[in-house]
Amino acid sequence: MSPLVKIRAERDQMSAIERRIADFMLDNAHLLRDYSSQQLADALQISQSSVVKFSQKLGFKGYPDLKYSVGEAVARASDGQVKTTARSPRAATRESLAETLWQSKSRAEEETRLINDPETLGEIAALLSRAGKVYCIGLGDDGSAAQTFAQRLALLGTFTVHHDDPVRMTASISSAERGDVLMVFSEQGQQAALNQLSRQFRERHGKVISVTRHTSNPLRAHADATLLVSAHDERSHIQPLLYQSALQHLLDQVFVLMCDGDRLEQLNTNLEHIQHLLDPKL
Amino acid sequence: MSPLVKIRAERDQMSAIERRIADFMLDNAHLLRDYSSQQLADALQISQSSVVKFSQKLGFKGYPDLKYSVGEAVARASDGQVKTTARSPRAATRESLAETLWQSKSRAEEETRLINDPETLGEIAALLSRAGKVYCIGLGDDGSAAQTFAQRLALLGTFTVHHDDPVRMTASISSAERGDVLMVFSEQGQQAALNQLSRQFRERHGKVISVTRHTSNPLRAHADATLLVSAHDERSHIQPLLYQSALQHLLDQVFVLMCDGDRLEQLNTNLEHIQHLLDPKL
DNA sequence: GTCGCGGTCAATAATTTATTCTTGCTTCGA
DNA sequence: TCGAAGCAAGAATAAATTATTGACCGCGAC
Repeated sequence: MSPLVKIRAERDQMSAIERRIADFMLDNAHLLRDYSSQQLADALQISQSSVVKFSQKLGFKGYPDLKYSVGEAVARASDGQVKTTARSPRAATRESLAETLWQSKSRAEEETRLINDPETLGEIAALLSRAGKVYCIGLGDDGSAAQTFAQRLALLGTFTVHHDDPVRMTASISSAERGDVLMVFSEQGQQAALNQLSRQFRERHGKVISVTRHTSNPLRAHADATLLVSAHDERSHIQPLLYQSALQHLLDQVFVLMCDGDRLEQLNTNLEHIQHLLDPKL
Repeated sequence: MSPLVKIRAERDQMSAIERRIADFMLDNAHLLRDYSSQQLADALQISQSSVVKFSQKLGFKGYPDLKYSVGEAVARASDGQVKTTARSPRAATRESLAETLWQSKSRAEEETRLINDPETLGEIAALLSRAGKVYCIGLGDDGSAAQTFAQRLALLGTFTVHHDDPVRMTASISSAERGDVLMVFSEQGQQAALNQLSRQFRERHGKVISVTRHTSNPLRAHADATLLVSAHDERSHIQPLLYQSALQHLLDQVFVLMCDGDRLEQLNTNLEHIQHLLDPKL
């Protein structure tokens, strides 16, 4: 039970001095942190032993124990306040750049999470898991995400090819066969070259996974499975950051879904090998 | 600020004994109430003074002060838990993956934010802003982050060179001069090749910015400015995701700090040009 | 090597807390 | 009215906890 409630409850049947202590604690609960039993006694012009006895009477092991409890209670009580204050409009002014940026990102990530059915994510993870070869392509910023994801897949033991360049990818794709998967990263999904690539890939009986914005676009329309990203900000320099974060979070989810028994083991083996490569002793 | 977050953030650059204390507190935060500094020391088979020094190093007045803070944090945290758990007990199971992953990332990002002084970020942004040429290098996963960041800088009108390869970078660096900046991305900061590169760069009177984990490492030690990342998870397949997110968030902060008047205009011009390139009509 | 530095610990000083003991006051009943 | 019992409070003191000091060790730089 909260010590403050307890103090209030017992206040009535306390002696005069005890009541002084009780009142002080109720009034200054948030300041108690900086009071030792002696300082508190001095402040109230009473003896230190009275403070200790007061604590013990209330059922605490001693003064520090009571103090600790009050600290908890104050924290719990002010917790709600902090949250509501943070939401209030004027708080935005004080909040740092990092904080608002972070919130924008979080919003984008949450939106993205909402528009991708968890089951679809599971299916895509399964599709990738049993794929023969996986091809990843993306241009510009999409390319970085594609590359990183390709690398992750490779660590899991999936044979993966990554390209930034549709021309080179065309060549790679010529060896595609049934059971292979092409992941196409394209924010707008409007890239003619990528769409053509997808068509070719499907002709070779491969499955195409599109990763685009949550708009209707040709790439998405013709894909066998789709991952969708939502990220908005009126400031042109912020929006790409949000897109990247949301995309990354989405891909991370798929990646984690793929990390089961065997593949996880493979991953760890690979990480060990990499560790060796990077070892400063070399 | 929550002492637990702080402990987590600093954990990297702690000594072995300090880390034992940190881990114990993180694992048993809710039991700390019943531990005096001596008991805690006994439990960990270390000296009591180490516990006190640990508390003071973290910025608390002493052990009781730290303990009090942890009490508050635990109270706040368990209060929140009660609320969320009460709201949707079964939803936690369904969405757990995405949700917990997201929480882990958030924690890493917060830790990272804590260990980078905002002023330092501002200085780094200024340094990059007035740099003549900026060179970015990183290997493996660090490479992707380096590449993305380089691309962002280029959009802001800063002349930027990016490489994945120390050999190629060596060649590029030969044209470096006073006022140029080298950003070295290296999670562990132990890459001999990158350290050598930094040395060469400094010899040519350029400034070196390191981007590493919050450990003490040779790269960081010799840099003119440092960006630090904190990200931890015992699961080997999760940790890289956290590292990437935290790193990304940190870089995004620097990027946003750089987006002022002229540069922002340049960015928008560039984005328009890119839009043209990507236009489906072409 | 050895110099300095950072980290740890044992010893100890300082502070804080808990207990004891005394005093003074009140109450109650002879 | 006078103890005797009961209780609250404070002073003194004991106990505990915490903070500091100084010595020692291991390690990296020079």
